[in-house]
Amino acid sequence: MGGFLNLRTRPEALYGILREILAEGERYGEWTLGEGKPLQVEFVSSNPTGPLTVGHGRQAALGDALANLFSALGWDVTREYYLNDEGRQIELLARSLWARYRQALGEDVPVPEGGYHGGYLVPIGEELAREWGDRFPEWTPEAAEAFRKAAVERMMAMIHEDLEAIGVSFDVWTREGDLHRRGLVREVFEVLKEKGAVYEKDGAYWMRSTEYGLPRDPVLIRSDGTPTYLMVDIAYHVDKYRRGFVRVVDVQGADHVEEQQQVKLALRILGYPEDFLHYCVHQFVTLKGKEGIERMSTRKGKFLRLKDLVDELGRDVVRYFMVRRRPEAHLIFDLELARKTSMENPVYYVQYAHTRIASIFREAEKREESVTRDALGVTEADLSSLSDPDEISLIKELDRFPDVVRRAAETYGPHLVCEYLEGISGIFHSYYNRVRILGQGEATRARLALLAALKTVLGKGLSLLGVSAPEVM
RNA sequence: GCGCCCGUAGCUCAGCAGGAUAGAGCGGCGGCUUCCUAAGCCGCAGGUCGGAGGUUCGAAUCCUCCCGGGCGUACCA
Repeated sequence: MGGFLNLRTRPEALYGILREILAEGERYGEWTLGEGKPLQVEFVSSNPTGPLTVGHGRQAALGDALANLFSALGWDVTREYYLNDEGRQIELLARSLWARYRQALGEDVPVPEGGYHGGYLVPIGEELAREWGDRFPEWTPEAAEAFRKAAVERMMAMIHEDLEAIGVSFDVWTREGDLHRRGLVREVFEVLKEKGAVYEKDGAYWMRSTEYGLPRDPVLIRSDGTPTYLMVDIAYHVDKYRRGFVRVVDVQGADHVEEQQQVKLALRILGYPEDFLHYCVHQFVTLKGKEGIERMSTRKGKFLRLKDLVDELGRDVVRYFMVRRRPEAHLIFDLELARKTSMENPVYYVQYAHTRIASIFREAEKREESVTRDALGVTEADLSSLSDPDEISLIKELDRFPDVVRRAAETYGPHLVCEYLEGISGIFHSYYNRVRILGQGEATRARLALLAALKTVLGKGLSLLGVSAPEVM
């Protein structure tokens, strides 16, 4: 509604905006909306069954950017990784590693059906063969325990390498085993049962989800008495609530949608606030390379390791590419393009804008022009010479920045920041080619003031995405 | 079958808290360098916004249905 207004923004108002931005400096774009309340972003949470893949890279980049954005909104953000180091998949991993170990000892033991076929277990198997010799000739409970421990340890080391490569770190690591030990899983199950949300069938306990409109009833406790992943996940979220988080954002892949609906329903039945748990669901990453488009699978060993991609393309490129698309849209990562024409990457386009401005300031100092980077000198400049259409657009765009930050956080869409940064970079590059900054007397002072603000916003925007803002390229 | 997501230029995608001639990058073609970094700029070509209805003064944007694609639909995690 409300027809459109064609208000001409008065120049004085624009100059006021610019002065405000310069005064706020690095803090420009930040809010106090979160009031310092605790918010958790849980992401990656990959099981320790292999190194992180390019797919996890999207989650790492996305989750970290969201965490940065919510910090900027004024929340007290905790980055958390949920570690599932128990259960059948880990059992399979241990068994697969044992097979590699036997193979290293010259025995023809195949990796089990549905096991982990990736080559990354081979060198570890060889290492264990050297270390342990023929100590585990058979798959016994002792062997299972030893190989489970060794496998998880090595996988975690690899995952840490991958995270370090992309530059993401976590504040809290929660292990599934901890939840069991504290009796939380059992306790939460009992409450669900008391609420009448559970029934028994075929020796297992099921949740009455269809009564609440969901497509099917899931098992919470198996007939052998062990809780399912879903049951543990529900308990985990109760735990998050008890730890005091006001809001939790889980970054997860599209294959978890049903799980998410079930967890949300369980929390609703348990009486937790509706707006406590949020999911940022993202679609998968497809690698488009010379071999065509490949579907990744850790189990089948068909994947590109995140660290390898980062080593090849650089952290900034990978991070930027991973958050540039809307999370809910499928991401096609064009390897060939990223490799051979990396100079034309949008991330360089934005970084180059930042670098160019840095360069202008270096040149200004060298020439000892009337203006230095001294903040006071800049803000006291007479801005009335800023009347070029690009100068006006830039100020108007800079004015939008805090809203972009807010919207990007609240809609879980860091790509909005990319779009914004590419937009202001474009205006700047065009402006730079047409208008001289230095050697223009009073106009130079005003233009440098504008560029100082632009540089701050470019730097801030990039840092929210976890991308560096270089002074020199 | 059911649930969620996607379908906009040759390719990859923005835009979708309804509003004026639908944008960017890549790819194609043609230009720009006495001077602040050419990792840049300017111009040209290229689109029935998957299709059909509906709501509205106004729809790429909201609603319904259909078509096409992805994911899920486990006593795996």
